[in-house]
Amino acid sequence: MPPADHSYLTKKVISIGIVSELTGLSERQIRYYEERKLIFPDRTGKGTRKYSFTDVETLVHIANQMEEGVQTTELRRELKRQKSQEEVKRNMLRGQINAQFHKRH
Amino acid sequence: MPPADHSYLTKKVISIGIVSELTGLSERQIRYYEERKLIFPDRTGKGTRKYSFTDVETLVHIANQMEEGVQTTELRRELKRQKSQEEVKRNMLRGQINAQFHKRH
DNA sequence: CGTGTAAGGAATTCTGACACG
DNA sequence: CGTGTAAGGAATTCTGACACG
Repeated sequence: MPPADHSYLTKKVISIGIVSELTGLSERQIRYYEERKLIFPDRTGKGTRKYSFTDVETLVHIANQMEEGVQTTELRRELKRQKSQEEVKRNMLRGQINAQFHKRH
Repeated sequence: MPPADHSYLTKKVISIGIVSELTGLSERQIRYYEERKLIFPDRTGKGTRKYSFTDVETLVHIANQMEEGVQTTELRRELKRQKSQEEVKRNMLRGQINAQFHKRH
């Protein structure tokens, strides 16, 4: 089920130049973090990258970690851990909903 | 006192092409509504227009009104009425704050 | 009045590569 | 590994104007 995305936070509408201003990162850096799979912009029909405010926040976090000397590979692992954790939560929630359902039917 | 603007809703970061997609309006129309003082984008250093999500919502509202046959001059008046109303509210609030202050000092 | 369009120029973004370390 | 930069091209945006109605 893809996200419905009515949120101003996750809607991808910001071009890379603005993101650069917002984060203080160079466009080169922003593109590199995408290459390292830390950030996932959308693309317009002709290939221009578009970012959300959430992406901007993620980039600020990445920038802080990089200053701490953390490598992109480490950040990538961190991200994967987070994702699998979210999956665990979703599955637990689904289990509870199913239980409720069967109790009544 | 200028707005502090920590809001994702009012931060002007969206370029006109994206706004056009989001609203279904042509860039020509969007620029024209600015000329008629219905919308107030920021500009980047080199003059590119930047809009907020709130601007996008305003444009959708304008588009609906235009379909109803309302003229831009009428929408402009409506906007001015709203602004003066907000001013009234601000002044009332200030009055109450002042009253509270003098009661105690 | 509201909007389309062609015009010419300026600014933006993209990719792949070379460089340094 | 992470980032700067020059290169060439494509897409974006800007303004002022002419057109239609």
